[in-house]
Amino acid sequence: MSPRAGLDTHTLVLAAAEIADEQGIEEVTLAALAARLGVRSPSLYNHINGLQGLRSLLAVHGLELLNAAIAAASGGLKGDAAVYAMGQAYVDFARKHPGLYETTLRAPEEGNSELERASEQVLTLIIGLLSCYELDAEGELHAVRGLRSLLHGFAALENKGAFGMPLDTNISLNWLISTFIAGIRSMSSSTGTGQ
Amino acid sequence: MSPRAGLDTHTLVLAAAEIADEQGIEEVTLAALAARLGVRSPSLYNHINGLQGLRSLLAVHGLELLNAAIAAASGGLKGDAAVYAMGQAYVDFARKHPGLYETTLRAPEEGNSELERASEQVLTLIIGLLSCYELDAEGELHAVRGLRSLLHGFAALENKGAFGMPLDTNISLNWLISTFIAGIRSMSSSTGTGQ
DNA sequence: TTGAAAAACTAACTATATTAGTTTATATTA
DNA sequence: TAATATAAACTAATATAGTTAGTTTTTCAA
Repeated sequence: MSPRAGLDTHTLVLAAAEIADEQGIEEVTLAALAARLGVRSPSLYNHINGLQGLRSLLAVHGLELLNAAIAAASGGLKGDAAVYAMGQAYVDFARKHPGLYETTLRAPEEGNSELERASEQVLTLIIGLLSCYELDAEGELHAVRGLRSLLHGFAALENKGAFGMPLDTNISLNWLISTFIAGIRSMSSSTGTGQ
Repeated sequence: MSPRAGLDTHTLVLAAAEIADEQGIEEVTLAALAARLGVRSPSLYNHINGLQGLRSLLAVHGLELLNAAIAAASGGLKGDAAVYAMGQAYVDFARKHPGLYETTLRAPEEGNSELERASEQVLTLIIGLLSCYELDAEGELHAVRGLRSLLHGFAALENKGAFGMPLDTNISLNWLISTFIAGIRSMSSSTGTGQ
């Protein structure tokens, strides 16, 4: 009946991520997680710090997977091609992991160093991709905020089903990224070296 | 003790919106709402269809306020100026009503005609603002999706505190909108008539 | 004035998170 | 190997939320 289920924190996080992606973030409860793992819910407290703790771990896990996905997609590429690949990978990640992606932006970041580190990892990667457009420091900050906004907004709206069906959303995403890049080029006096 | 509290659906929605904005969307519970209104929670069922029903009503109410805000801000303006004003008003609304704004994208839209109508209202307004750029039908759809993505992403990230402090976010928002407009101009072969 | 409808209530049930305290399996150490 | 300590599971119990059923009470209309 209870000969040690052999759980650990990582197993819990993986199982919770599955629930989040399969059934939605609302269904990630300790009761559901315990049931899936064949254990009583108080037992989970041996590995996580309650539901809030689990959510924090989910956010970090999601950010790490997201970072890995966009790093793999854009690695080796430069200029516009790298930005397109990153953007596509970002949105694809949100499509494949709708629940996990959502957790990424749900947790408050008060003094959670793991979460901050994982967040910064993604941020740093995006900054790197924008360096080829030779923006000044301020322009670079605007551009990072802008690119993140655009990708997150697109991913979130698509996941909520806020876009109708008719037209392929991949085309819309590429259109949006091109428009953004074209905007950067036409706004900055710099000639840019992208591509 | 209980001589008719004189509640109605609208009162409930307003009170729930206040909780959402003051304490966050997680704190919008029937228990908290009932306590604020000086009533027992089962009494709320005389006016709303449970928590899910309340959330739907909140979403509609949020969309209507949002629509009113962006309509007021962009009314009478044309071209780029109208787009800037609408974008600013959109993000300002999310700043003033963080909880209520969040509810607008939380409810599932399955056959809720009120919600669909309110959503469409916002959509129609945005489409109208983009007409001056003389895009073809497909381009217009991409542009609407793009502008919504960018505004929602910006509002959501800012509300989550995902942007650091250093640089004023209003400047970033204007930068993003200009970049988007410049991108549309430079991408389309059309000359555009915006401003 | 009487009766119907609506709005509040109490009571009860389910589900969840969480804490406290207990048992038991595993690992460490004498 | 045997004893013991640690960690992982458990049961039991509490608090809070949502919800339903059924009851009382107010209000409005006939």
